[in-house]
Amino acid sequence: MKSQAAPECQRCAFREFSLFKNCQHEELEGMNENKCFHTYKKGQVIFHEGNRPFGLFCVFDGKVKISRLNSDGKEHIIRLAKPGDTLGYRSLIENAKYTASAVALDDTQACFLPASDFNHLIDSNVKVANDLMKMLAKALGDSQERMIHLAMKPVRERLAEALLLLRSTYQKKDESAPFSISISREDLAAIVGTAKETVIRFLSEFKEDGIVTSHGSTITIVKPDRLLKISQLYD
Amino acid sequence: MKSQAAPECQRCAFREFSLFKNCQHEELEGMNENKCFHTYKKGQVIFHEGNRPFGLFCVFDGKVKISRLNSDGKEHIIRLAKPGDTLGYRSLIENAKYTASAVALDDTQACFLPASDFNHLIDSNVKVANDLMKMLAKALGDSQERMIHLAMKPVRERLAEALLLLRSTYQKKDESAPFSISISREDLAAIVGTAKETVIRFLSEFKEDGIVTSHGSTITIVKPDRLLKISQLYD
DNA sequence: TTCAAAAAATGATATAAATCACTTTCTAGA
DNA sequence: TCTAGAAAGTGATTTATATCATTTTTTGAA
Repeated sequence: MKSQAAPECQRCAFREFSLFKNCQHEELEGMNENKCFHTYKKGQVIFHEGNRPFGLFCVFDGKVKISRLNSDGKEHIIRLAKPGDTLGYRSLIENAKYTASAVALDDTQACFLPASDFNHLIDSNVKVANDLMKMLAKALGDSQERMIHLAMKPVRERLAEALLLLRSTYQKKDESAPFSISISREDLAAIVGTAKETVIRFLSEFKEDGIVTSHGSTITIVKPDRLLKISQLYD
Repeated sequence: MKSQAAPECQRCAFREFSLFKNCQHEELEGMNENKCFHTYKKGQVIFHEGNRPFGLFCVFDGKVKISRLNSDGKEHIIRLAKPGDTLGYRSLIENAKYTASAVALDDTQACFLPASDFNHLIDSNVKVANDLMKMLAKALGDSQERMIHLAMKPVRERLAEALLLLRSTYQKKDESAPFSISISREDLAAIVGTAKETVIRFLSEFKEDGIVTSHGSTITIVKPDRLLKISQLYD
């Protein structure tokens, strides 16, 4: 983790899609005062399960996984974060320790806003508080959706879904080229909730069917519509 | 569904444990004006997946399951509700259709507060809005916890956990007698995320070990501490 | 109290996916 | 560009759990 001059919130390209979209200009200026900016190398831990949160992270660049480990060392990825996404807000609201860890999937940069500023912001700006409420509601819906799929869908369908999730999360806007992402089979398995060998096997099947291609750990989605059909087989 | 005179919120025994614990006396009086009171027979649908929410339900008596069905008719229970619990708040906040159905597990009574009153309440009372935020955060944490367990724990452990969940949800306070509940093996399977035959088999194992007893569909938890150990085998 | 339908229980079998053991292919640093 | 370690890929085997078929028990209404 490295610290350096932070980009200004007012000029941040992701602000209008973030929790801070309804902040006043003065509020943003205040935040700039106290926030700090960190960079993380691929694989570095941003925060760790069991630790106390001291503030809110906001991803500026890169990809982040939020995941939990069990005692066997098996990992499950709860969600993925992209630039503009906030990390750790649930623990801050509950005023409780992190129940999951955040790890950079790529070289990542993130701003850090102290808890006191975060709390002050949501106490003083009703719009932001409302947006946060909506964010929580959305996250809850997403989580329940994933729970249901984990309980009811076979691995092949969940893998198709995971690939589409990666695409919808990380595909750059107005990018017409097929979506590519570099992700280890192990991380993919931890999203799907299965073993990496199983991911590899179904991925090979998708490759045979011309739905995806891969070179090393880079996967390219050639036919997303086919993945959508596969993911919805039993909906 | 049957309507009759509603109990007054001011005097409701569950209010202090509910979303309305921080309501002003006048607010409660206003709510009494517009709310209505419904009774549901065991098995009756309170609201249905796909429908639009018109207000908030607050359970007054009975047990409710919130669940989703897939196209095969397989059911998964997302959560359980008890007296004092609110139903449908997530859909109201997101202003979206119900993504799950609520069904009475016992004869149930519930109050219904129109959406406009609910929205007005959270817009006008910051404390209630904050409590709602905390409720969402807690629900999100619970949901993620269940997701993780579904992905990582075998059925036997999840069954032990489900039995403890039933106990912690529905055991009356200051009740020292062993906890008993009447629940179909099918519903239990839908909580655990498995087949009913599998539930029956592990339940028989628990019975052989003297951890639970059962008569028909009534299950009694004799040794909750043993269930706790079983549920935590791989934590 | 009886009886039929529903639910629980049990056994046999099938199947999806995990695990283990190994080979091949990448990839990043010297 | 070479090379060692990591990751991808493959095959064989095991295991947990689902499914199917059937019997037994419970339940609630006549």
